[in-house]
Amino acid sequence: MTARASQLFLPTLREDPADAEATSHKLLVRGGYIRQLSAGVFTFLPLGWRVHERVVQIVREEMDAIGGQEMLAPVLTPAELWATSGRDSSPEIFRLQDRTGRAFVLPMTHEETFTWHARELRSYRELPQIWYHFQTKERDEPRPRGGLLRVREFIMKDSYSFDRDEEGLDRSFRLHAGAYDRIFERCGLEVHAVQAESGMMGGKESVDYLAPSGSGENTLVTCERGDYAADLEIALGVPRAAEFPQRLDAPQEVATPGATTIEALAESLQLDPAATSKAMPVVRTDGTLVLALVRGDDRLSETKLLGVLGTGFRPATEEEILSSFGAGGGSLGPVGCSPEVVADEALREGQFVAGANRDGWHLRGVEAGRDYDPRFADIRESRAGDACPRCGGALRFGTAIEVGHIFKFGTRYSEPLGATFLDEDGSERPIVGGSYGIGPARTMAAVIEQRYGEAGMTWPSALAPYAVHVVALPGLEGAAEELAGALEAAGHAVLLDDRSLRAGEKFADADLIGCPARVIVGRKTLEDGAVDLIARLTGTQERVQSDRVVARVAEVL
RNA sequence: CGGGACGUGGCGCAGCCUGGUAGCGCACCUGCUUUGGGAGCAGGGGGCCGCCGGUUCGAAUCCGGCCGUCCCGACCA
Repeated sequence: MTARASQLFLPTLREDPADAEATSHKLLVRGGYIRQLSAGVFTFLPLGWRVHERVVQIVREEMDAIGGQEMLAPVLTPAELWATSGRDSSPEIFRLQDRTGRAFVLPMTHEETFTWHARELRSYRELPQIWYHFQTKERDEPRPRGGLLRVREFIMKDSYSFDRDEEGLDRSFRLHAGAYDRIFERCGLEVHAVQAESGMMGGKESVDYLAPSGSGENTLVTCERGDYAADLEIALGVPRAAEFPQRLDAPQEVATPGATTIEALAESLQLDPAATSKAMPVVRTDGTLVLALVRGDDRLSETKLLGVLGTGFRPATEEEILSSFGAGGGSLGPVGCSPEVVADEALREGQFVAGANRDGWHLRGVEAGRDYDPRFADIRESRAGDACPRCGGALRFGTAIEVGHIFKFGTRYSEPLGATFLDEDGSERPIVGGSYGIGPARTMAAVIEQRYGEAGMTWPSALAPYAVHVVALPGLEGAAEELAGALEAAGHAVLLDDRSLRAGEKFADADLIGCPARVIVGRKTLEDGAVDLIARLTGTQERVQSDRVVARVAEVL
């Protein structure tokens, strides 16, 4: 098909919108792909919707290829369904009532709904099933940001697998993992599949698909040699070795007046900060105090500590610290303290300087096992300078955006909702499920984040709104139209810029919009029976005889 | 929810400090010229200055409240 720019709603902007920060946000707005209606709520304009639907179609094809069955579940969802699963307390869900006061939610995922339908699966003979849909999701984000990167309303492909047992679930899970690899590959997007938290609602295995990008919410940790990738929240870096001073047979008090920070402490004792320890007192939801201990140069990972403690926690208050330790926040240590001590693995070997639980004093030569008896766990946040846990290579850190997430929820939803089936032996069992999400809009934003040029986007052919952008220079609309027709006949989606604008404006718009092939029909070359062809992906420009354009375009796409 | 900033024609901004009824660039409309990288000249249209209240003879400007938007943080199936 051919779209005429003169009739298309394609409002391009010369300048960056004032409220955009992320590159993808700026370019999508400037290029006339999207417009914001409210914080985190966007309209897809004709170009943006075309790209979105191209991502959708790729996802659809790959889902169908693993046996997925497309359907459509509603947005409006009775709140009691969510009450049954216990998720109705989530602060993120939008709630509303109908005129009679009946409560509904606008959900951000559809585990409940699909599992509810899965109750119609009665026999093991009907399993496994993979169901999916593309549906609008609502999420009362406390803070939308970055254009399409984090929004309050978005379309998501979510699929749900239903199996008779863990083995089957594992098969469905791996089918999805394969499909996701192919989807992102086809979209030209670099992603890393990393182990993830499955969250409070989750089950066991959980994999995030993180796409490196200039803006994002996640920090992706990768090994320079490519054998390790993880989300920072759970990344296992190997910290550098500390330089320890002379070994001591017993802890020794040392006056450290005013040294309440690691920097000040290391400075005043002329020590490697890595040879000190840092104590963070926290209070669990049940009220018990725990002392989390990490190496002086490390940061405590709250996510990891949460996993270790198994309950929520908050930092202890000044008063709680004083009454339990008899000293202020900067002088705490594990020796002789009453709360349980959870120490990071990095503190297992060696002698560290620790707070003496006495303001203005520290202890030298504190040794785990000898001077205090901690519970060891990995609770440090990985950081620059760490080595890869697999091969020892250097770790790299970069921002990334989560474009997909797959996880096994097991019987988390089938049990409360009563989705059971009769197995071969006649026993009634809960269906074993998995949940698999992918955000097409995030995917398109991530693609832009990964590949843009000075003047605009550079779409891969698989996602471009149009394959060929035919620029008609003034007076040559007829010739351009003819060429557009030929390209269309060859099966290409064509954008014909037939507007009566100056060449420079058309070129600038074409740069912005970023179609993979551009053909310029102008007097200069047409006299020689030729046009100029620019292949956006390679940036090359060539002069092509008119009768060979169609063939040549096919080659550069 | 904490911290910071902003809100003035469609877009990007100035004016606010030091009150006197609004301006610039781009875009838009008409005409002429121009036409391979965001043209020139001439003429023209368009703004409850986010909203409400207060101070004042007089408020875009000062004060208070609210709303909206963005950034950092908290939060995040």
